[in-house]
Amino acid sequence: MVALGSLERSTSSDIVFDKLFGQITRLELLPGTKISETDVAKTFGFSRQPVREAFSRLANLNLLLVRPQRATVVRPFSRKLIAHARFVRAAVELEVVRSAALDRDRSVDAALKANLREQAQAVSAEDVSRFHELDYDFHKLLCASAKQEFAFEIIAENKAQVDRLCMLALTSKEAMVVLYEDHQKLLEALFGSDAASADEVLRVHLDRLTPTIDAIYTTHNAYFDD
Amino acid sequence: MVALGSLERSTSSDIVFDKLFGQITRLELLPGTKISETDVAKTFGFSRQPVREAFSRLANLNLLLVRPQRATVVRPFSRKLIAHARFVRAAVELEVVRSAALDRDRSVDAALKANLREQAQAVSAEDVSRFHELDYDFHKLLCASAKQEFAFEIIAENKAQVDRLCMLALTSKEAMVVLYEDHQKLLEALFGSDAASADEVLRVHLDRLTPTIDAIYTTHNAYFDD
DNA sequence: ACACGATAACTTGCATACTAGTCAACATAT
DNA sequence: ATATGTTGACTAGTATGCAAGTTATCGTGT
Repeated sequence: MVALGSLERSTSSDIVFDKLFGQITRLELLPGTKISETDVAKTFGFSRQPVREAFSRLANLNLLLVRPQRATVVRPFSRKLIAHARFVRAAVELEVVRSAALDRDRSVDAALKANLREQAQAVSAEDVSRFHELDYDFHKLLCASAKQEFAFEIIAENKAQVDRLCMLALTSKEAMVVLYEDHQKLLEALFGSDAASADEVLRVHLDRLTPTIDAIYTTHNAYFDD
Repeated sequence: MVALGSLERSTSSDIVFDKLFGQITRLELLPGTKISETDVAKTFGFSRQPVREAFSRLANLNLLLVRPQRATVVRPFSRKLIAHARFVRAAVELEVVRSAALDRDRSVDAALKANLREQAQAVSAEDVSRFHELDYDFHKLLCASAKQEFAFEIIAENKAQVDRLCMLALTSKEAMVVLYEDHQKLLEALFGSDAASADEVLRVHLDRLTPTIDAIYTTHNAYFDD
């Protein structure tokens, strides 16, 4: 699960972007942390210009907040922005699964099934990080199945906003089981060409984050804007 | 219908962005047109840096294509990119209208009705540009009705890609009538809290562009990449 | 006349320097 | 001691110059 795009040609700006993107989404850089173009440029050994461009891109993803003549900070969580990101992510992925249910690329079926089996193993082994990896791939495979691979870029962009928040939540085995079962039901609906059912299952699946987010809002209120 | 965002604080970069965005989407700059940072900087009287930033933002919207060490061109149309943009736009707006059908902000009802009435007048008067304005506002009001104003930003981003292409198509009175009737049906579904019907009407509505786009692909093939 | 090679004129990416604006600390006055 | 004004250390936005690479033009040789 590497940064968005994983560009082929690597400019200085790309290097800075990838590094910071990772640090922010993995929460190694906490929300509210001040971060200056000059400092980052020094640590990378680049000039300010490529760093600036990377900042600009990260700001577009709502991961940085550039305040002219003041400072740039790792963007604090915002319930509003999180809601927006979840809305878009859900909208796109719902259309993906509906589309896949109606006309999917069957050559992806095997990969989906294999992924699901591995999920079961990860759940048994209580291997949370492996489960997260598989979850990431699973949703990516859904896009492939719908023949809309590009859609995962949109999903990933919006996931990033939520993922870094969920780094603060522990994933219990029970939670993993629930998510796994959702995935299972989703595949059943997909393979059964049942768009309505796939829609409903995915809605429930994506809504499961709500209580987690609410909980983090109270336990880590200092990281929030609103 | 001003450029995306209509930022409050106007930097040099913003000025360049807004200007170029308008020229590209209005097709005053044709797909494939070469455009260099230096030239643009000269005409605006700015340095290359703010222009460069504007280019970067336009490239993110797939309106420019920056080819390092070669040149930057107004991005040619691409059926693939157009399909992607339409997919995302449809996904988001479908979720918007479903959401509005289930729980809308009734204080927007009046504006929607008023807009629809004005559309009828524009159709009668065969005032195409006025109709396009109203159409833009109508879809924006839909987002407001769903209490998801932000969603229109996503829609507008993806519309831009398609809109500039549709500048090449004439809108006949008959076509306007059809679009108007779609809008009418959509509002009926919305006010009747009929999400399924709203979904279906919007799907048909957004699909009406397909033959237009196909036609332009043949008549203006030189502007296309693929 | 035509093919081919060198060169000059472009392009964007990066580095450095300067400007305008904000904020915090400190000194001064009450 | 507290309030206030000034100064200095920061910030991002902008300007300019250089480096690396591509393209097109022009000249040369056949």
